[in-house]
Amino acid sequence: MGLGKDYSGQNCTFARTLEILGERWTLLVIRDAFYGVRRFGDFLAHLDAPRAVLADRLDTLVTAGVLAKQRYQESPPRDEYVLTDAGVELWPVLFQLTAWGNRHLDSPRSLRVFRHLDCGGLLAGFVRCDACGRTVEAADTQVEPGPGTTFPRSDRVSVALREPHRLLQPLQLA
Amino acid sequence: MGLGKDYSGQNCTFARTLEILGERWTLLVIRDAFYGVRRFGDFLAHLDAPRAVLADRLDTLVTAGVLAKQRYQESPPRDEYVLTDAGVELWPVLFQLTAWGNRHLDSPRSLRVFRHLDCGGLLAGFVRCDACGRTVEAADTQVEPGPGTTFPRSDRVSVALREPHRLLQPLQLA
DNA sequence: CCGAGTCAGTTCAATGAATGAACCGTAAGG
DNA sequence: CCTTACGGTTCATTCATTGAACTGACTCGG
Repeated sequence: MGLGKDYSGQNCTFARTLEILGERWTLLVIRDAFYGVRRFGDFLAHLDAPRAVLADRLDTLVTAGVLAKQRYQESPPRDEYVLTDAGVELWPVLFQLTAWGNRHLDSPRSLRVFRHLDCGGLLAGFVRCDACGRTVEAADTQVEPGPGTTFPRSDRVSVALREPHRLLQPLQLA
Repeated sequence: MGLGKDYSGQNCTFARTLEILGERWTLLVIRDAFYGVRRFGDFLAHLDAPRAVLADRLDTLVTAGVLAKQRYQESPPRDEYVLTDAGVELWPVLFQLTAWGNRHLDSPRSLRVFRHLDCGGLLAGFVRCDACGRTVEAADTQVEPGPGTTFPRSDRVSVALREPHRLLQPLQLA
């Protein structure tokens, strides 16, 4: 995806996040990293991605601070790829994607289940309100520009989104 | 991405989810749908994606059951694209991606904040244990094959993952 | 010392997808 | 009749992905 060719004009955080995570194979690499895969050859064996693409994606993720290289032997020098703290914080993203797939794909032949180690219970994903503690659905959510946001785009949609807006409601376009 | 060329061999649910959602532009389209964008021309104006790609992605999402076409005028016939129930359930995925980007990208110039309409509080994402109710980190999570899973792959990583495994711990490879 | 094997890549020709500009069809408005 | 709006399709060019072959540093066994 965005190698050399970014989501230009989309300076928003979401688009820039996808420039890092949204390329082909990237999220599969990260999933494998959560599963404990660390070495080039093991990613390769499990993903069947072309070696060149895998090398490129690992590099991109290291540069982005999602993975870190750790030397595991000196001669010949060999590194393994481990999730950084920022990488580990991608866990909710991966979990939600998996959970959605488990619910909505027809005939999931091979699905993974996630369990709480302490108590053995199954996991569930949530968006919660920090203030009142309740679970919040998309329909009860408002988007608004964060502090210090600049507005470089001037198409009708971008202009409409300068005002706070309730999710899923049709935009009022000029 | 996976048009005609799937993540072959990866029959797992996660890979199949990414075949639907992981193509270039797709998650940006879905984000815009949450923001209330519904018409071809508005997606186009906001995303600056090539018309052909946008048309293809909208079609793919309709086929996958994430979006539905709704007729909004009869002559000439015009449809708008609205999230289905399955599409709305992608909200946690989108929220987590945005939240991660807000936290981890340097100098987010243009960020979006999400607020609970009922109480005005800011939102936070979680993975929670359904049994004990506590928030669960990746390190306290175990992956295991779901019921009825078949094991078509026989590389060392796939074999190791037939047993329950704690996330982030290195795999014991044969 | 030699040859085979391991690991982590790089290189390269062929294929397939993305891009952007131009075009098309239906219809409303003037 | 002419122009505009909308939602596409078509097509040549550019770019990314693919898979196979190759490299280079090293280890091990004989």
